[in-house]
Amino acid sequence: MKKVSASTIERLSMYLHLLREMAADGVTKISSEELAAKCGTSAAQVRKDLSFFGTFGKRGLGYSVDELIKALRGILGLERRWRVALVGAGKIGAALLAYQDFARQGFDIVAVFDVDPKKIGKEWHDLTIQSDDQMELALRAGIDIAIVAVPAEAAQAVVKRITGAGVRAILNFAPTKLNVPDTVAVKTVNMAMELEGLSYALVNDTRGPRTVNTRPAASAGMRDSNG
Amino acid sequence: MKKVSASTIERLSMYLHLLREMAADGVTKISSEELAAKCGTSAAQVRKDLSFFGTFGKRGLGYSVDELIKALRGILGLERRWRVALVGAGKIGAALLAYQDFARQGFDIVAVFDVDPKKIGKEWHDLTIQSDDQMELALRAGIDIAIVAVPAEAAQAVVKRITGAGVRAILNFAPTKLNVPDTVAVKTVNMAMELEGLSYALVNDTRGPRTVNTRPAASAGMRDSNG
DNA sequence: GGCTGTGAAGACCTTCACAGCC
DNA sequence: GGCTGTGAAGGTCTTCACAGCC
Repeated sequence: MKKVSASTIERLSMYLHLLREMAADGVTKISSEELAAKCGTSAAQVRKDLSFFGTFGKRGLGYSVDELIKALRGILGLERRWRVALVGAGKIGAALLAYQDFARQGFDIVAVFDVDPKKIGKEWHDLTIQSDDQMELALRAGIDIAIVAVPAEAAQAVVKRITGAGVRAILNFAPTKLNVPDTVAVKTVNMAMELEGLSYALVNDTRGPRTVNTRPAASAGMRDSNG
Repeated sequence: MKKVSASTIERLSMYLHLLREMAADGVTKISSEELAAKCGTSAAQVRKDLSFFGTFGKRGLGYSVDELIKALRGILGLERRWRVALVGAGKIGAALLAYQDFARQGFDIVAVFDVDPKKIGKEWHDLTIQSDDQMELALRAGIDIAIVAVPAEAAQAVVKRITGAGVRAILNFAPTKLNVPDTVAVKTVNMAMELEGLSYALVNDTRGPRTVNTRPAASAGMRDSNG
């Protein structure tokens, strides 16, 4: 398990979601070819992605859906539940809390912080909004992942406090580049940037087979292929 | 202007955002080295990205901030405004409408659709929620981009109708893979997938310099570097 | 015969390094 | 001297193709 690309991890995540759907439909086995078709990637890619972590299939037979789900959950660290804190009790935070899929997948939002005195202390989606004064203390008390949903101007300062409190994973919704220590993992969701990518695709429409990926290199085939 | 990777486009978008901030601060010129430092990429990468589209700098002097902004806006197709429709008047849609940055960047959400009879006809963030029955007609009347914010189960059917109505760009928030014709560009924002990437980073923490990018290949340095 | 696992080949992306212009 | 623009080199990711097991 040396160096596995971010693209591979994204695809594993995608495989897992599809396998779960298939399991719910009663499917018990699948080939790399079938899984690839559903993901918009290639059979060789599926097998290569899995091969970084072990051997999960049977030659001539394919993969057991249940076993592969179990393996992927192990690889992605989803056999435990993660404690998540939401920083910023705005519209994006509300959307996230309403998006109950999170809890189902193993991510529990257990704390919410805001700087607005009018919000602090209020009940909000089954949680009490806490003052950001208490943030460091609460984060140290067992938060694994922080979701940053504050205005861009405030994001870097908030992130510094979050990493200072020992949190090593951040999901960032602020449209800004964050500087964090090497030991901290950051993923940014930037909707304006995605729209600009669509704008580019529209003005450069070649009207032929093409792929507009949301990601760089490994990007291809990850998010979606529109080919 | 042959084949430009998705990674390059993402970086151009990032350059543009940073340049706008600098322009607002009164900065008038910049070198590839400075821009790269702010984006977490390399000077050579900045110059190579720009070189696909022309020559915008002056040797020995660097780039004019204003001219580069203008050039990037042209490349990304941001010199015009885009008409956007939101499909699904739920929490995610509300967050998007509240996120006024969109309009500022050239994307105007001008229509909202939903299937819920209780919502149809209601005023909502300055828009009237329309029945999805009227969707095709409204989309044909000049919508460039559709934002899909419906449950995963409904997404593929909705997307088929959207593409059938001639829309060629989709921003998808449903956690599912979409099948669309080759002529349609799709970008998917999947928060569950991002969280799973963070989960993987946490369980594989090597405590050394590392980069967790959100994107595949080109991914590196795009979204954010956390090094 | 069917399908996986994997080294090798190929494609793509980034970095290097320097010629060329200011 | 400083910095861009770019061919060439280097690295990474994907695809190919086949050996190996069921």
